[in-house]
Amino acid sequence: MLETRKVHSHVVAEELEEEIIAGIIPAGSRLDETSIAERFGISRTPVREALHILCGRSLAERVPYKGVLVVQISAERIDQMFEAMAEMEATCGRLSSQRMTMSERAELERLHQQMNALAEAGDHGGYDTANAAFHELLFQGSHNSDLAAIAQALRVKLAPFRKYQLKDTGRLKRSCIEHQQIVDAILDQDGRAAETALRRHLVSAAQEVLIRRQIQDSATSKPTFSPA
Amino acid sequence: MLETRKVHSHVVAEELEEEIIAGIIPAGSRLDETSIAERFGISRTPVREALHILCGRSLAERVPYKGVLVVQISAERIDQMFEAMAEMEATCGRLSSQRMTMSERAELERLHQQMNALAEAGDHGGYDTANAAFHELLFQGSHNSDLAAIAQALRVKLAPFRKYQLKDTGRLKRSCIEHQQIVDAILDQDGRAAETALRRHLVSAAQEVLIRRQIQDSATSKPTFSPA
DNA sequence: TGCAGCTGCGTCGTATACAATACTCACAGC
DNA sequence: GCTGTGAGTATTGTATACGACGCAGCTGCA
Repeated sequence: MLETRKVHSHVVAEELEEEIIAGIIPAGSRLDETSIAERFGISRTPVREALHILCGRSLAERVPYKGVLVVQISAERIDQMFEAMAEMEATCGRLSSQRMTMSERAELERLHQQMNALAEAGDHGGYDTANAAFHELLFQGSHNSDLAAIAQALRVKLAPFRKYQLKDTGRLKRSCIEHQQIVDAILDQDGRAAETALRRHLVSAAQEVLIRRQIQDSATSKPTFSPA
Repeated sequence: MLETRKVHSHVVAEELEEEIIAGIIPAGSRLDETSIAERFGISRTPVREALHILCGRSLAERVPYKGVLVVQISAERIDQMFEAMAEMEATCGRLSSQRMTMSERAELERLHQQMNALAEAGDHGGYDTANAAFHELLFQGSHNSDLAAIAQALRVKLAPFRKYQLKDTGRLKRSCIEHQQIVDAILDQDGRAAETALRRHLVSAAQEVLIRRQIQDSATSKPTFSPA
């Protein structure tokens, strides 16, 4: 995580990534090199680099002589992504329960307790940040950089859809209860329990997001983005 | 899988990828834009695009104002990749056992029988090709495109190391026996058995490759590539 | 002798110009 | 009225030039 901010292409890539994740740039839309270049006040060259970076992160796809398209993700696909995420987290959790160092376990519990407090306070922003750290620690705890990287990449890809999550205290409380089971399983070195707890945790999160999306979709009655 | 061969950057990216996978370009070495451009008789621009593609596939890393380095993959890292592969295949296998359509199951068994014949004939090339199809079918059978894509990508990344596999009939026979258990479990819709069989199958394959590598490494006594 | 700063060189990052390709739309022929 | 073909336009891919940065080696001073 070196600071490489001075490089235009990275700045543009991060900015665009955030906008895609935030939904400001809708899925399926085309990323026009010229207009992006004009918007950032730079030439097309660094923009092209940025677009390549996005493609590398599977947030967009490049079609030769046609352009770069923000990946189109159907509701069914989101469902699949959550399932994949659940499986990855379950696997990482099982391995973590067996392999985490004492300091990692301590950090996990510390984070969990901090999140309990944040949930109690109703601090959604703080909670979500801590939550990201919680799950990343879980990935790292597997002590398998490939699994961790895959899980993290999936989490990023799912980020755009998490924003549909409810902003009520109930969600945080439920999340905390589920996290408790996860933490317990890991501290007890019970791989199977960790796996089960994580799978349930992700399934419930997915359900929430998917249901939320259905509500929003039917409300705005979005006519399935104009093809091309 | 559209043909995009006419684009220089893709041609260069594929060529470089093959050379990295084949070990012609050693891990840790720097990919100089100018020399690569000269070698292919093109300008630096498409070379840069190619290098971005390689970075996107995690085959290289870019350091601003310093260059692109071919990722260093240690023996420990290979071990981790095999473990990740095992977990992915186990997961896909479990899902496949529950979700495969009748035609998919039929195709799986057909492939397996064909591979038995190839193993009997000692046709390593044919066997490895069929084997790739076998495992890809397993991924597809999970009916989760994300899991399938992740598993497939991992398989590609591991490809460089499979070439160390022994070329004896014993390996094919052992593989067939293990495949038999996988096929049985899936046809019986026994998720747990499929998971277990696949994990064992991958672990044994990994062991073989890793042992093989140790032999080769000690023979050539490679002095852990010069750092930067 | 040792080191701090400078300088020159190599490489990367960016800007701009040009070539190649795909899409649009109008028009001719049926 | 419909379809196929063609030129025109817009956008991407590539080449080249130039500025920015990192590094190595040298010089000058303490």
